[in-house]
Amino acid sequence: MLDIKWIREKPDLIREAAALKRIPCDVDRLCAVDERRRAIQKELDDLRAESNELGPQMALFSNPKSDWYKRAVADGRTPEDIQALAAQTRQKLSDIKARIKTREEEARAIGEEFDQLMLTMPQPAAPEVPIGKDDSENVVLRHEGQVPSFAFEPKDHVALGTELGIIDVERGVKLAGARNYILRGDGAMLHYAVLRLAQDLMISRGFTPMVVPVLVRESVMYGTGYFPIGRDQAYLCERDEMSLVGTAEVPLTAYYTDEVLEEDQLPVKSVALSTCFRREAGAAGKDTYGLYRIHLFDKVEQVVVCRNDEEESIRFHHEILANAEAVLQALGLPYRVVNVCTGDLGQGQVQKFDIETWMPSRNSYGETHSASRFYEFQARRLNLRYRDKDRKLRFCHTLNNTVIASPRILIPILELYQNEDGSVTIPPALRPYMGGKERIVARGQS
RNA sequence: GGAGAGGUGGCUGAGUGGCUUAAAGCAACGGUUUGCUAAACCGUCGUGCGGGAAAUAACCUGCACCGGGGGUUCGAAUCCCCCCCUCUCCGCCA
Repeated sequence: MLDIKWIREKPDLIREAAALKRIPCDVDRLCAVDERRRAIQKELDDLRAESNELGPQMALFSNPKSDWYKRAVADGRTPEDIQALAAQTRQKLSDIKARIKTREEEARAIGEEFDQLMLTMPQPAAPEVPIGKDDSENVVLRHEGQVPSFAFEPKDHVALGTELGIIDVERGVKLAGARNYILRGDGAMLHYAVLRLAQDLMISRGFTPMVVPVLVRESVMYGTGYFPIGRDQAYLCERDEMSLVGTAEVPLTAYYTDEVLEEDQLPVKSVALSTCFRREAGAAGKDTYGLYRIHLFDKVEQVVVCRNDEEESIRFHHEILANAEAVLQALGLPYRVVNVCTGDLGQGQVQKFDIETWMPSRNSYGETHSASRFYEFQARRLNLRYRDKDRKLRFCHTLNNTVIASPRILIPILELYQNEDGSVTIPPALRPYMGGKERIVARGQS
């Protein structure tokens, strides 16, 4: 959500942002509606002011003990006079009431349209974001790690996992349809291992571990900016008017909704492991093979809520990016960091760095992490504020990044650590989480 | 799921139709006094949206807000209806 006052002053900025982000929104309509809304509000306020002035007089007219009544009688008015005056005022108030009623109906209609329009306004991207139409125009900032070459013909993760008996796509689909899977034995263990490694690293870096709801009210989805644009990506539990989250970012960021924090409580750094549910609507036919694009996965997510200060936000943005990189470095995976272009940014994102990890079966880098900063965008929607040093209320800034998402991260792990005999070497950093095991071999072998 | 109790400012807590512009206390902030701390005293003390004052801070002013939404009334924190949430007990249950 943006500040309407700001939009009013600089509608061109929003128009430009919408064009660059390729997000449809009608700034002109919003401005027109805003003007009308304020005019109606002014009329309503004036009518109510009049009503508030006349109303209390009624109490005096009907109370012979009031000072006003006594004075009126002393001035020679009869009770009949006063009664007539009361009737006249009552009539006047009734008229005002009727006018208020029609104005209120207008105000409600225009207010709803205003709210809907406001929810679609995009946050302008930072100047350092490259301009581009889609992910093909993202800019690679740097490469880390060495992309290996194999002395043998490498297998993809599905072939490897199936032969090792640790990935079972077929039965996953049998139970739950396309884009589902089952991890088994060391596959499940590997999945848990990466999640635990990620959590431990974040906790050691001062993030508070949280266990949070993954089924939330729709207002929370609106507040974090996933609704209304993107609502078709969510699984809804309509009977209960709840939505399954696609990331723990949602409950972590919304944690302090409608609250006022003290400045010295900031920054709030939290981390949560959660299951993530995504419908992948509109992705039909895309990445249909393997564990890359699936309906359900587990993810460790980091969230920072900080002061309303762009420099501070940028500093934390780099910090959460570095946290994710530390995990990939611990796992020994080659990756690159990408500056996501305007056309690939979400509605509320100011800037986004994706980390793409090398995946041999794709013969390219595939997105495994996504670090975003929002400035006030989410905090405004969530009404998440703090009191600054001058005792003034300000909206917080929010940021988030993946720490690790599995099983997608198992793709590079399995494929990069595979051996010629079809076994997979377990990255040293994960061995403590797998009972010290060093290799995954097919069942039946030792 | 059943029964009951309750939701008032940062907190505690009065207030059952019109001198309530929501009392009072605590906390907080500013000040005075004081070897220091504490205490005492004085003052300030909500949020949002408008309007005005040279200004989109802290001055003036209008409106709204007593869990949310409707309704009755000239007038609702107060009366009626629906919903949400919290607590207690019962039932079911990982």
